[in-house]
Amino acid sequence: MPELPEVETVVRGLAPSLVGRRITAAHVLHRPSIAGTPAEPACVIGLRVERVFRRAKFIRIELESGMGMAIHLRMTGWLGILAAPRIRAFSKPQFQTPNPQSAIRNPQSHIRVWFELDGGQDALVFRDIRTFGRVWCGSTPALDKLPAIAQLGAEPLELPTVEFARRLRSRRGRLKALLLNQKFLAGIGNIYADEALFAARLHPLADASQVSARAAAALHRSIKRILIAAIKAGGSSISDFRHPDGAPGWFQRKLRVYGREGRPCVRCGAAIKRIVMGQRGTWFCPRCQGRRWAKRTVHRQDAKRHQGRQGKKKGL
DNA sequence: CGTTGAACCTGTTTGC
DNA sequence: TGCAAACAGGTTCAAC
Repeated sequence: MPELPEVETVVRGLAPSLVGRRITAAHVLHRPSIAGTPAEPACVIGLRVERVFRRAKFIRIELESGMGMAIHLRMTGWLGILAAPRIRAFSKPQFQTPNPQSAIRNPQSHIRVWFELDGGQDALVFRDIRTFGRVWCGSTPALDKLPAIAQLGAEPLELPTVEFARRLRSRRGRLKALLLNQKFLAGIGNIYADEALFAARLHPLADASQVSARAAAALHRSIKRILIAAIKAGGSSISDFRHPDGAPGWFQRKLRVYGREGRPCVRCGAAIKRIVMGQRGTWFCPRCQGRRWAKRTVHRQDAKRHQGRQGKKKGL
């Protein structure tokens, strides 16, 4: 669910009410949600929160004594502060059974991990319907060494445009696949990849090595402009993304291609097309996002099929 | 390196 | 109406 702007929104919403608070207890209601954690969540008990920040799509919480947490929301994760009595009530087994009617409206359901805060009146709560999300606890160096964090690429809002263009053009493969690759660039997901490519008028299947330096620079500027605008709007709430206080984001109203299959392109009026790329829905305008690149892709696929046939013959 | 498909899950929407 | 398939903001792994 959340990409860079949504995670940034969560961090900004959470930081003011979390920094300075002390964690007094840790509760794991669903063990898979802490799979791969360097240390048991109990290791953060008694420690005060010093800093909350974002790295790519990870929420990082730094505590005293060099300890901390990393949280990834994946598709349906939610992180926020809730009143403790309600959490205790809803943490009972009967409330953990998914309830189709209230799953999204009822923020108390699907609680996987939660941390009591000093004063006993409220708690930091990790809720996650699909259970893809994760909470890691441990020392800051141990968290930094988690492969998914250690291997992250540059932050799109910090990387110089010239450097982005250089890196992009040194790669082979489809533009959209590269934008989604967290080792190449960290924080972009399915929505903003499509939106940035649309803004830069580049085809999602275009080969990165074939893009001009000028077009690559334009793509980076589109990425930055869209991410900044989305952060300002509090992220996109397509179905279940919510701020820590429960409020929705508003950027979904500004999306220009994502999810608009069959509807007219806001630039040229052609019908927006949907294809599936790497198991992800991909939307683009077949007219103004480079017909050239579509042709090139067709040629490449033909060549591949041809090679495959030849390979088979050789094999026999 | 790069691509593909399956897997990890629960819930909602779509289509026959 | 009912039920099955498709789809959903993400990542990881194996295989080619």
